[in-house]
Amino acid sequence: MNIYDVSRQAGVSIATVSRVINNNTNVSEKTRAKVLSVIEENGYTPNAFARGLGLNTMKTIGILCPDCSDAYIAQAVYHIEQGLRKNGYDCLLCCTGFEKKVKEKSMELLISKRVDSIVMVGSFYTEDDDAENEYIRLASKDIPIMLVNGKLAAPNIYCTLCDDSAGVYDVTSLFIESGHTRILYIYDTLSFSSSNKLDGYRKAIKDAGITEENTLFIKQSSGEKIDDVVRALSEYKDFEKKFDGIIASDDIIAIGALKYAKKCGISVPDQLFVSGYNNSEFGRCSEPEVTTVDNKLEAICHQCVTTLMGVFAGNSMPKMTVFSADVVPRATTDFKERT
Amino acid sequence: MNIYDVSRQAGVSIATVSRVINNNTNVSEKTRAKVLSVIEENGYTPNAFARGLGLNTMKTIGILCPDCSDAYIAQAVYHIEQGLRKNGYDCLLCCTGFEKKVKEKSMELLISKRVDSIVMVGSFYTEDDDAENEYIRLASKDIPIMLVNGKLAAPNIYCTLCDDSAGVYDVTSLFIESGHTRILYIYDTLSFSSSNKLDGYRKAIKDAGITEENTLFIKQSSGEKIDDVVRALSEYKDFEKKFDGIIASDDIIAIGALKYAKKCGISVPDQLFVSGYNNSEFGRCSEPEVTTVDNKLEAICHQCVTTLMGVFAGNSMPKMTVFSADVVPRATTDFKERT
DNA sequence: GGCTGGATTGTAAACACTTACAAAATAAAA
DNA sequence: TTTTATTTTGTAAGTGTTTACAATCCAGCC
Repeated sequence: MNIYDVSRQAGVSIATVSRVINNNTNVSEKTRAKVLSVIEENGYTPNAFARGLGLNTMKTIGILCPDCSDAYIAQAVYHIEQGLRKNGYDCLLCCTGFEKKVKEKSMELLISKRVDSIVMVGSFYTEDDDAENEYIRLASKDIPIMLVNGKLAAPNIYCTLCDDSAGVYDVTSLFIESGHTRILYIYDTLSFSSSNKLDGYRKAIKDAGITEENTLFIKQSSGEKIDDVVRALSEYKDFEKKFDGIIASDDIIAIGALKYAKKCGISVPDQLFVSGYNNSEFGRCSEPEVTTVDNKLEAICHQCVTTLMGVFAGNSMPKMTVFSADVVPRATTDFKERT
Repeated sequence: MNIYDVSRQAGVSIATVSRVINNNTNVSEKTRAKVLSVIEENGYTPNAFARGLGLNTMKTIGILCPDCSDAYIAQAVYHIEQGLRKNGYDCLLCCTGFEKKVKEKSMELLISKRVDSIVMVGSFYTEDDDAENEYIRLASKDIPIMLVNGKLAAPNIYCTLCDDSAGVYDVTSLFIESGHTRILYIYDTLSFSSSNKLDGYRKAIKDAGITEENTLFIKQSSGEKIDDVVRALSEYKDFEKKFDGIIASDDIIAIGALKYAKKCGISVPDQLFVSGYNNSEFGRCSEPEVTTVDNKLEAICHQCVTTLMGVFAGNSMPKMTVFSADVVPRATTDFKERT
């Protein structure tokens, strides 16, 4: 059943049917009713491909992310999907992992499917290496590219993010102000804006006049991140003498640190402060519950959608919108009140 | 740039260009190379809409789920997306919540976008009410419908699921065999196959000759599920006298129960056994770690994709594939060895 | 009734592909 | 060399919309 069948049955031309479908006003009430009833009776649905051909858009946005099973990314995807749907757009989801080739291929694929924009969730590109990002710039020639929690300056790229550097800086400073100065920063690849966070930690350490920085990179090996963290930490000799604080780049890593502390009989927060990042549900599962940083994910996603809709409407939109992160103190730390 | 431009530049007909694009074998190597180089030079991408029109497919599958930010659903979506992508299909993601109208609308929308199939993740339809499911049956007239963890018998509907009823039955039986007989079953709407699980609990209780069943339904109010559970439990007077076991329909609920026990000074597992469901990362965050049930999510998703590809290939495929659940004993229970 | 202008409707040309079928070129066989 | 078979290429007809432009209708006015 196509538009011709409908037009025949309704005794009108296909143009009229098209107008009815698209809620065009220039149709008499009588005709509209007649056409609508024929459509209803036959359960006719306009062919989206043909429509896409004619309009050169199918109102679809591509979402590119490394791994939508990651709790934090899943949240982001959800908020973006909901926001876009409210505006009449659908989402083509693409999980790419971290391999550059896959990322590039997926990007091409989305563009060949003629999405109206691509939202990249998570700054899963090498932020410093401009050559590495060439494929994103290339894509932005065709359509606007939205970066959720990513930063990249280019003509048709819009960034919405949280100042994670300041977030980590703040929580690190709170550690230091409370007298904890032997702080280990633990991070991995998947965590958002890894390098920004690391910078925040380093800056806080430096500003406090501490000379030694301690960082630990977790590479995923077992598929069980918590175990990976415990394993990595157990390679330190005299851990409790060496450190009195752990700052993790996400909540799960903090949980791993907590497990390790428990195993060693190190008391948290008495002997060791621990903090996570993301304000995720994971941080609420442990005992004590994990001090974390709220990075305004929902607000970011909301803003990202708003910006995109503005771009579509032809408005001039901000190239970069930055939210600030809030420390959420919980039981794995015992911060001194600031004076 | 379209296929005509390419054909002109390459000095061949559009049919030949089309053949090259589609890897059709009936093209001489010389011609193929020529066309390919023109395509490469100009960065030509075939228009997916026109292609869709001609082929009546765009190799896109709709994924319908209540909420992809839910950790468990996110995992399912991930595995399905990866599986489909391997087979050359893309995913249109639709989070509908639980409102029937939204579900129906989303279904229509996906069908109007001419997806080749719809994968429904989570049995988020009223399993018992056939009228309620009419819209799924209707959709299955157009395209095959895949149910991940859902059961619905109809001509073009394929189900892949885990026997969650048996899973809950097994864990409940283990509680009983270990001498815990005053068991509270806690569940909510979002948990998969709620009613099946409930049946499993009831059957185990009954089979053990216990007359009293205790169930607690958590309705989401605060957005913080853990708090909701703690709140709901705190309404019991003399909780520790009343119950010596809690079986939760997912791991997060079990975490909530654990929090409540801690608050009341009830020792787990000495005074109270607790178990969750899903074998999710949440269960590993708490101390003690939560006994759970592995419901083979990855295997289910993998099988679902395999079945769908079989259907597309025109093979005769099983209408229902059932996996069995495994109890994963951890520190919130101390099961007696079975003899 | 004839005329005018606005509302309504129809015609036909895009849009960019795929593919059946016809035609041409080439290779193999006689 | 001619004939036949096979490979390669081209033509043209679909695929189902949208929309600019043309045509028609009709109420209101003279």
